[in-house]
Amino acid sequence: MAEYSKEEIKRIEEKWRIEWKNREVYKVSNDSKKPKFYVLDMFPYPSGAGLHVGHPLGYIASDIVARYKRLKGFNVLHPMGFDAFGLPAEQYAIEHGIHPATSTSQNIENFKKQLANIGFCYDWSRKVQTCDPKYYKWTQWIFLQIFDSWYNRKKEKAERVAELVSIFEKEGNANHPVPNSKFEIQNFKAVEWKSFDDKNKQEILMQYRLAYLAHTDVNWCEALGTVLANDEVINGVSYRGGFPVVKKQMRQWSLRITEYAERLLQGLDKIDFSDSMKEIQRNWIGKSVGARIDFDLTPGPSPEERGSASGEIYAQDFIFTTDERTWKSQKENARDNRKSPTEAEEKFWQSVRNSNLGFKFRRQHAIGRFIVDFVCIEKKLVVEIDGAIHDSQKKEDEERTLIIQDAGFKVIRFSNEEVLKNLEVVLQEIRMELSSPSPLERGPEGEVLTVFTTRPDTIFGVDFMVLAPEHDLVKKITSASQQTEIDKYLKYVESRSEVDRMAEVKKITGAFTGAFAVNPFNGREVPIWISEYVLVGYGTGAIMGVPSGDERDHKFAKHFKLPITNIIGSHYNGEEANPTKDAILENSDFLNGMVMHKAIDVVIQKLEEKGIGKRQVNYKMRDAGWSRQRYWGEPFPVTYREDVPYAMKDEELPLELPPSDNFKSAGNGEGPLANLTDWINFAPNQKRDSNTMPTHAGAAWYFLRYMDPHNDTAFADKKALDYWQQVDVYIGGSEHAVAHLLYSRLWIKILHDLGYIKFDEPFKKLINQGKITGDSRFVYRVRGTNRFVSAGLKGNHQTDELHVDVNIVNGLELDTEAFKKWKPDFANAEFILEDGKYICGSAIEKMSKSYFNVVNPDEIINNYGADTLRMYEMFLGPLEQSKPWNTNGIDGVFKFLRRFWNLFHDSTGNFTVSDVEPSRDELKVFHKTIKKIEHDIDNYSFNTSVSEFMICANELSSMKSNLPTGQAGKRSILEPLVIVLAPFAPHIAEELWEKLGHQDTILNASFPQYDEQYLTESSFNYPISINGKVRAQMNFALDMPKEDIEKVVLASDIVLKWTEGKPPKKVIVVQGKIVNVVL
RNA sequence: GCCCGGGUGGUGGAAUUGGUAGACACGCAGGACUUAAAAUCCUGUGGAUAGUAAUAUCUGUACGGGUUCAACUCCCGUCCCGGGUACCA
Repeated sequence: MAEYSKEEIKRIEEKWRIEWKNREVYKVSNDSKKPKFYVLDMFPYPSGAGLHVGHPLGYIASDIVARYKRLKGFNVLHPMGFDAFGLPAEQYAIEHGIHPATSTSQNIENFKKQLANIGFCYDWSRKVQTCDPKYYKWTQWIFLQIFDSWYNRKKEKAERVAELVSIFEKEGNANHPVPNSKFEIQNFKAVEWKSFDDKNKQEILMQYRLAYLAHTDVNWCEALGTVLANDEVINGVSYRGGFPVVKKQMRQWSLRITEYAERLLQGLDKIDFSDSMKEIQRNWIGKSVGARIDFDLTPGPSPEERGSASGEIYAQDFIFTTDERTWKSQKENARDNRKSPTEAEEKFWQSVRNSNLGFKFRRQHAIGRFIVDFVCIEKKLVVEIDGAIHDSQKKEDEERTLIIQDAGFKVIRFSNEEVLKNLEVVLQEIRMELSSPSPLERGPEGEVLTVFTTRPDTIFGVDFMVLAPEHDLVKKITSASQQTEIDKYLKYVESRSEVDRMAEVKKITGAFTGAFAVNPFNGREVPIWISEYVLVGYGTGAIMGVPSGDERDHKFAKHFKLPITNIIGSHYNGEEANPTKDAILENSDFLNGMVMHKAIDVVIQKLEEKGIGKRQVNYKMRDAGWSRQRYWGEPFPVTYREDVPYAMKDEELPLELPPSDNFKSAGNGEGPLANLTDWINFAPNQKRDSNTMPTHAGAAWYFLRYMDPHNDTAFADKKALDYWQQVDVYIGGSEHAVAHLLYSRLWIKILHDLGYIKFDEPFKKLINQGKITGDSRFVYRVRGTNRFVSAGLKGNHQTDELHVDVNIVNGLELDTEAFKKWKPDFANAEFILEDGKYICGSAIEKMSKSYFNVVNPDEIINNYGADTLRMYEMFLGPLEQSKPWNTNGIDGVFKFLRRFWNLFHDSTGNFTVSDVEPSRDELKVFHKTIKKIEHDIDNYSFNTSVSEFMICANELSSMKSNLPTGQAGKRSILEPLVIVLAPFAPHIAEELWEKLGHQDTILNASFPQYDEQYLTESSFNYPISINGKVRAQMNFALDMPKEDIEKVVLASDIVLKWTEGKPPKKVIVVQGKIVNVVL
């Protein structure tokens, strides 16, 4: 007797779990003629708490997709594994003395058991586990490939370091500048490269490597004893534990993800992620387009102190004039001179024109009030070729040279003779000069202050400059009289922790350096300040202050009573900055009358012409810190000799994590591995790294390993990689938006560039399942007593709110007896009831042990079975939406499954189906259901497919009950319907499938095809609306012409009633949709 | 503050993207079966007004406007909730 009862469900589900395992039905082959489909879940961190009902939500969805695709004829890869390295296991080890390896494998076993209960179709033979040496051998190996790569900006892809070395040997680094502008050796030639010793070479190469070791500002968390990545720090405290985090300089590994910023950004257009997910990544990458602008500095005292006269002269002599007339006349002079070059000048010009030396030269070009013979603006190099030299001329030239040099140019002179006789020597000298760093590349040092701005159009609204307090220039430019002021401020800044800063973000502080910068367009001198609100790490660490257009600049100007230049007329009200780009510019010299957003390009062009600035793209994203001072992670596969890290050989991998039971950090910023001195100093003059990689490392590529998990000669076989390719659907939480998803995209791009894989995005489509939140319950204890007052009456007492276990509350009503037994403290609790009941308070919170609102899926399975759990979780609402867990509707889903079951059984519970042909109505329900389910799965709308199943079962069972007693459901529709249901409720489907007489598992069946002919109707029940309001229904043939419908409708009683005999204004007939009569 | 989502009965949520708002389910109410309860089945169920009733009319998708024959859906403004981000120049 097979009723769909609790006992029967248990029997069925257990039976099939065993059968499926024994028959290895989930085993996936890499060798198949079928098209592939890869469905992936974000693999879990196996925590000690086990699964709660929130975890399986995404797994159920992906399981449905996987089973559906398999029935649709795909070879489906649907694996599961564990992100098993990481902090919690290590913290647990410190607190409880249990080795992370032990607790991790216990937790994994527990997870596997819980997952098996839900009936997922994972191929467990492909399980990966990031802490397994056989796995992390390849994590280390990939890390070494990254270490052995650099980013060729010209080709926009990663290449091998060996290639870089051969480039250096041929041409130095002129075409491939050092990514880090702070590094002491910026430019070198081939000969110089060859002359460097190995240590020196390694140091230079380190500046290029995509995985590199450097002293960087890191987020140091003392309480956790480790460095954290930017995304692990929230509001100045650690993501885990909420401990304070400070900036600290440490030598650690980083990944040069910034080189990939643009590709990571562009790649988002090729992949199907949700808008919000793409937005989060875009914000994180933080691209902004603008310009770098160089400002000259006045060296000494302020213009007032120098006297106005000298100030004017200064401006006239040293800076580029923007006076239109001067420019014009200068340019005309220059043009004339170009027409009549000397022989030497012409010969020289032929050698340098068209960027023959790698840089663009101009001839007879105006600089300030002088015209120079030749200039390379990019490199700020002036070349003068002199004729016969008279003494008077010589003196004049010297003066002229001085002035041009002060404008930031280097001047070299050659005689006519030198050019004519020894051109090669001359060119060689110029090549030397060109290869030395230009002022722009050198950064804000010496006489130039470089800022980054997205709004170069506001250049005439600049009223001051602000440097980050840590900016290199601060030391150099602070005037004697302002020194104490600046020192005081620097001290204040240093005293502020990250948390302080975060807490008072909008506080205005700052100090004046005593120095002034010169606006290159109008010669105006503006004071240079330092302030916390300018960050040293972004842009150039310096900004131009435009108070009329920028809120922070405005507050700063108001606070320090600096003048405010209005360049946007009535758009600025004197009280608040207006960041508009649509205003017409005023007080802006040659930009006057121009719309701001158009002026941006005009200014940039001018900046580039004058060689004092250029278009610049900036990214907020920083390189990713990759060292953790932890034990439970992948050791870095390098050995240090004389402090230089060298990659270990492939055959030496994996570098296994040494056994240890000491997980406390060794102090001094060193992780627990530093305690193992024998392991660290494993050979004379050779050392290992005491850090381990972050958990992101193992997670960055795990989906590749599933393709070929037991390979020990490669991270995965090329054939397997080419067959499975990208993940077709990836389902997981949105909390991994920045870290995991960005790092995996990076690793895949690098592996792609190096030729290991054909695709350069890991995940074709990403779905973020919503969080299932907990629905907490509270009791209210009267303060100082053991009496508990019901929620409605708590206003009468002083109470404390306590979380109570949701499992002893029915709806809102507390089971008071269970409560007394729950904790010894409450054994003799008394209750103040309302209407004889104790009503609890409630709140939606995250599901957490400490809130006692955790619902374990095992419990639901125990009561209703896995099929009900699966369908109910889907029925709860749209997959991507967050929702609180409650079991309010679970009976409805359970009833559906029983009704479905009953379609195959008679009233006494005997299995019986009939071979009679189904009726047209039955066929219609059947085909409609297939069509809808297919459509819904394709759109990941599982809640509506559950509804559709319910409708189907309701309709079929009412049709069945209308049959003469004893007649059974029709095999020809019920059998394929079982297949349609199988992805959602695999256990019941498999059982019915077997009862229908099949030997093979339903997994190998094929999904039925719906037939449109059973769905097309010959007629349609038209809603007849009058003035847009539906008043009646009328049935017409679908092919009935509009005119005929209109006639019948207008003649109908209902319409006549409303029209009162008057002719309607308009009649709209939409075939197959609606009729609307307008009066 | 800025940038994304979202706001539909007592509840979870449907609505083929401009064409009958509230599918499906929970809950609730009434009924059948039962000594009784549970379970099961049937009926009703957005709100208001009128009617014994079938029914009719009005109203209704956060709020205020607009476009349209027709708006939950499109446009403008306001309020609220959720997520991301925060001196990023």
